[in-house]
Amino acid sequence: MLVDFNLKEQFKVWKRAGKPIPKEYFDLGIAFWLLDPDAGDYSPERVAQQYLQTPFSDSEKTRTQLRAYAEKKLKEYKLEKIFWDMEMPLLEILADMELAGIGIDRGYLRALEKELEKRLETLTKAIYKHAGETFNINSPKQLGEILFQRLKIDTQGVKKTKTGKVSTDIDTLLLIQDRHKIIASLLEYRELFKLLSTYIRPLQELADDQGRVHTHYIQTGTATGRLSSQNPNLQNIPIGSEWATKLRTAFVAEKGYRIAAFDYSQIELRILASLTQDPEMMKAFNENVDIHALTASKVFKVAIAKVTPEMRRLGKTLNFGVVYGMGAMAFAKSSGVSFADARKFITEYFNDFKQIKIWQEEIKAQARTYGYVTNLNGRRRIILGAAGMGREVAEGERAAINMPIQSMNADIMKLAVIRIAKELKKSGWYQKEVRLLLTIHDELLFEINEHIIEEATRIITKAMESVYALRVPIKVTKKIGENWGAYE
DNA sequence: TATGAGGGCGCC
DNA sequence: AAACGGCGCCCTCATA
Repeated sequence: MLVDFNLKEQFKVWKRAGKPIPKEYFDLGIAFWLLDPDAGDYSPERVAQQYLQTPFSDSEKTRTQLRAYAEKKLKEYKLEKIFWDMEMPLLEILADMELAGIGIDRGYLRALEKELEKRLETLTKAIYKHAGETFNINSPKQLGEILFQRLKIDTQGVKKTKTGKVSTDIDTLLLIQDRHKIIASLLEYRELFKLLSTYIRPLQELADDQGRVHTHYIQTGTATGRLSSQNPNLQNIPIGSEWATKLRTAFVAEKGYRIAAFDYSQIELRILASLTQDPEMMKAFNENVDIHALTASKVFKVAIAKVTPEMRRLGKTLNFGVVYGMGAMAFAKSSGVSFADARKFITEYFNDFKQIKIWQEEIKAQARTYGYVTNLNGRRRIILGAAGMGREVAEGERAAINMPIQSMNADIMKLAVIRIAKELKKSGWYQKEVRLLLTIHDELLFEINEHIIEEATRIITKAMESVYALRVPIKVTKKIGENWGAYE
């Protein structure tokens, strides 16, 4: 059997050369990642040093030793199924996705770049004028001096960075927005500069000569089982703002194809409902009730029909906050209510969804007792600090609460990808008429030949919704368009 | 010239 | 004072 590190890169080379991929293979980095997904570094050097207590030598013998050790541990930790049925099949699919890449319209991006540069120049001049001098707007240090010393903007309520300087982050700028005219220009400058430097310019650089960009998925990149994406990271492309939509418009389907996005709807909350078996939350999903409105109606004690958009917004923040183990401070900050009110809402929330609180306590106890937590499929994460005291305990507890949810999400997505690839291979469409391009945690992005789009859509939706049985239904929404920015 | 910390910010 | 889980990447600036 083929045993090595970085098989995905190897497979890409072979696939490009038309060489077949072996039936069975064992990726060492992924195996050691499953054993301790927090370690961060799964290089042959680190792994050999830690597990064999010897520097890595690229030999059959070393690889066999590492495999023997990893297999023993995978078995001991009951991670074999995840390794063989999820991670190994996924590896080859990721290679296919990376090879496919996603098309970008380089001419359009270039035009967008020019437009942004022009606007940024105007903003820069306006900022200098307000400041009365030129300075490096991108330097938080210099910007802080301009705002709070030279312009003497009131620092009432402005937070400090960890090195004790006044912050100039977006929250601060919004807070002091009414205190000086310069702030409006700064806010716009920040958004545009980010877009230009992080996305618009690098994407053009990274496109191949066909105008396609090929991200690299890191299968060992997270502690929860998610994938990460780099060079470029296509999992954090802006969404929502006007400029973000313009940027997404640059991601285009090939002629005769469409971009199709499939989204798991509120998957993490469905997982939460399923794991906790909270009767109220399960009922909501089983009856297709708007979950954020339901939460609002409970904590505000009004009928669902009487829930205002503002109340629903708070309900949504609460629901997501629970998934992350949020405290009153964070809730107050992100929702805008007072600290006292935040505490009341959270108390009320756990009163309404009693099982959620119980479940959270169970998970925390697990982390304390064993030093790790697992999800339903056996994926594990070591939680340090949960047995100690102080800030680190709280951090460990939050990570512990989030892990079973986020990792289950990751598992469902991985299983869906594997199922979809299998289904598509039956018709011969796999990575031809139907190309899986991106996975973005709860979303899959495809490029699909318009002639078969309806049939393909049915196959994909069905696979995603049925690949894993939760105690509540899993729902998928789809969006189709000729690019990633505008849907039909 | 390279590196890494710090500040900041994009996404789910 | 006070960060809510998981990521990757940009620029600045001090240091090597």
